[in-house]
Amino acid sequence: MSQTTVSLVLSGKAVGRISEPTAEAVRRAARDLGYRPNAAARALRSGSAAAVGLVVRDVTHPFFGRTLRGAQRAAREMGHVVVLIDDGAAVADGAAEILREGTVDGFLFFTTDPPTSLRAPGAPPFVLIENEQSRLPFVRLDVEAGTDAALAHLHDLGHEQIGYVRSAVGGQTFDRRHARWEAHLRAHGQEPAQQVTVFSAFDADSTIAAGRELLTHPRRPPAVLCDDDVLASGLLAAADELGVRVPQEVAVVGFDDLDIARLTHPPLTTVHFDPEALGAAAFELLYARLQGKRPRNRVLPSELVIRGSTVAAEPDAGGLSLDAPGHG
Amino acid sequence: MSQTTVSLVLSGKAVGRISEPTAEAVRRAARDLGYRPNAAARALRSGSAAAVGLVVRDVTHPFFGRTLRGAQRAAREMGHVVVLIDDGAAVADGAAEILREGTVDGFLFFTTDPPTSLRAPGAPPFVLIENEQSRLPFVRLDVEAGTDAALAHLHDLGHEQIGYVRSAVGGQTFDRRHARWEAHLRAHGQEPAQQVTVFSAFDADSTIAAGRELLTHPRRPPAVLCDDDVLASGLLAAADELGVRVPQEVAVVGFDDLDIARLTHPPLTTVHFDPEALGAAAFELLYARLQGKRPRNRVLPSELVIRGSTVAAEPDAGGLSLDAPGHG
DNA sequence: GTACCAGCGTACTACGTATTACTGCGCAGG
DNA sequence: CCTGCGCAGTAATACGTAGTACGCTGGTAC
Repeated sequence: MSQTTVSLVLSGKAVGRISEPTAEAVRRAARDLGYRPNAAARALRSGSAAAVGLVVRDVTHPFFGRTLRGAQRAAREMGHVVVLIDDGAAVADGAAEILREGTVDGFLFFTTDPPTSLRAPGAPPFVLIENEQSRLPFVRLDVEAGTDAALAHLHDLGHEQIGYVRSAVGGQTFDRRHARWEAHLRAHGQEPAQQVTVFSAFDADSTIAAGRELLTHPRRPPAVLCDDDVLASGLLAAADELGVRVPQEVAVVGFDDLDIARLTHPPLTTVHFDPEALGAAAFELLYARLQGKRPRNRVLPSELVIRGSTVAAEPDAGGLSLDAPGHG
Repeated sequence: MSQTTVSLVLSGKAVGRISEPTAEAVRRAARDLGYRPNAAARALRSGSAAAVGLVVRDVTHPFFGRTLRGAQRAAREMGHVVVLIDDGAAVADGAAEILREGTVDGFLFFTTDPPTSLRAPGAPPFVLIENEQSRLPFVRLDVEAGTDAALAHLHDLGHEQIGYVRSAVGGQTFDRRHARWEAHLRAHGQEPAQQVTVFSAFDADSTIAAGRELLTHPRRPPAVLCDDDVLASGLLAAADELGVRVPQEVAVVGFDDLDIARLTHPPLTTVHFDPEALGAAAFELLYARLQGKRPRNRVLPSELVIRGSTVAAEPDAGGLSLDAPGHG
């Protein structure tokens, strides 16, 4: 039983080359001995590491974490492994180096700025997450539809002025959301520049400070769009502290439908996305490209979930039965 | 300039073997050409993949995410890479296989049950996080001191009965915490079995349901210890829904000092830990073991942070200035 | 009876690195 | 003038796999 025979059998290329009894013997021996082909040797010989890098701005944020999980599970199914790279500054260099070393076969970029070096000809395969670029492969959420649904909901409630807690961190997600907000206001005869807008990072201090700033503004709006649920939570915490009643005095909408959206006071109306699916789709796209295919980009759907931060609970409802899927 | 010469120079083993002019020429050429040694070949030859696996129960939980980040940064400093494995069921098999394939050199286990197969003789190097086992290397938090500080705080406030929202997921962290809670009660003439205790998973539905259960209990306790901030948030959300005032009617303490602890209503008194340091320490321990050393296990400190969920804010304080480091 | 072919395996090589053993050379000591 | 030794560098090898090309055997066609 030569080494070649073993390789052929175990890689499933034995058809018509190796007789079934021999193949079976090989398989049994491999099982009994607990044999696993060596990853390094395989990578060296085949030129593929069976690994992809995921570059993410901040693993700490639940949305990123869930995306990571989705990507990791999809990768595992295809026998691939996910290498995490979480580091604001050094991302560009780090990623490029790791790739040149052949540690990974390609990248998933969930950051605002993928290294421009990767756009050079002969660049390695990669997929952008929530970052649509002309002629580059990407996977993204249908932020536009989700934002429109949220704005329509606020409009239905009679709110004309709509304030905005924006992410201080840049990103296409936020830009696209902002564009829909502007469009909505203009379509209803409002001037976007007239609306109260504040910026915030994602840590607790920043979100609360931004919330205070917005709520104490002389032209405090009756409704506020927040770039995500974390920012919305900060706004709610600030409202609580300042004694501003939600939703009676201010209606609040977040995005992402994180767990935290159910835990706030009141529970948060938000736009639901599926980060696990986003991560999985991103891996699948990259995997297809590694196979030399040209898969189509993907846009994943959204759904508005209405809770207590926009619609007051019945005074004596005594329950938390506000959850209802909206139109999405 | 032979291949050997290049290898010697770039790996820093050129002293006394290669003349300085030659070495310098090699270094410059490497830089100009952007040469990076191939990871697979290096791994194959040296037997080390310069990669470690991190097995984590749930990347979605912020504490895990931050630990992951800490480990990843420490690994990067030593030129290592972190492979993420997040998968409840398949962890044991998956991890063992990946290791036998040589994809990683060792593991960091942040789970309740590391595969028992790894305890066999000839087992690969690994480090347990928050899971102390006799004769196995580990890194953990000083949960005991943190819990004692929290309990002392509640005692100082005059609370004798102390309810408990426990994690439905097992884990040594929670067991050790529970033991201190029992000890504290007994030391003050209370019977642990008499206390109201509920269990909860970490998703929003579970935490809120558990909170409701505890708060509607006929012998509702005046103070509650929660196994972490996420569970405490659910309790606060339930209190809010049921109109139970915190801290006047129920005082609440959480653990971990996650961002969410600043965002709840009221802000959460909690025990602060440093998950990034935990992750970094875990990697450092593993790295030392990979070098053949026998590093000492590490126990990282805790600190009680007192906020509004145990001590009411001044009625007209008008600010959020309650934060204060406690003893711990 | 020879030529050919299919069926089944196996020797050999390359992948890029780290390491070991070796070579060539100049110089000092005897 | 020969021996020996230290310096500078190189040839050769092994790591474990995937793939290619080859070899052997037995049967069939002419």
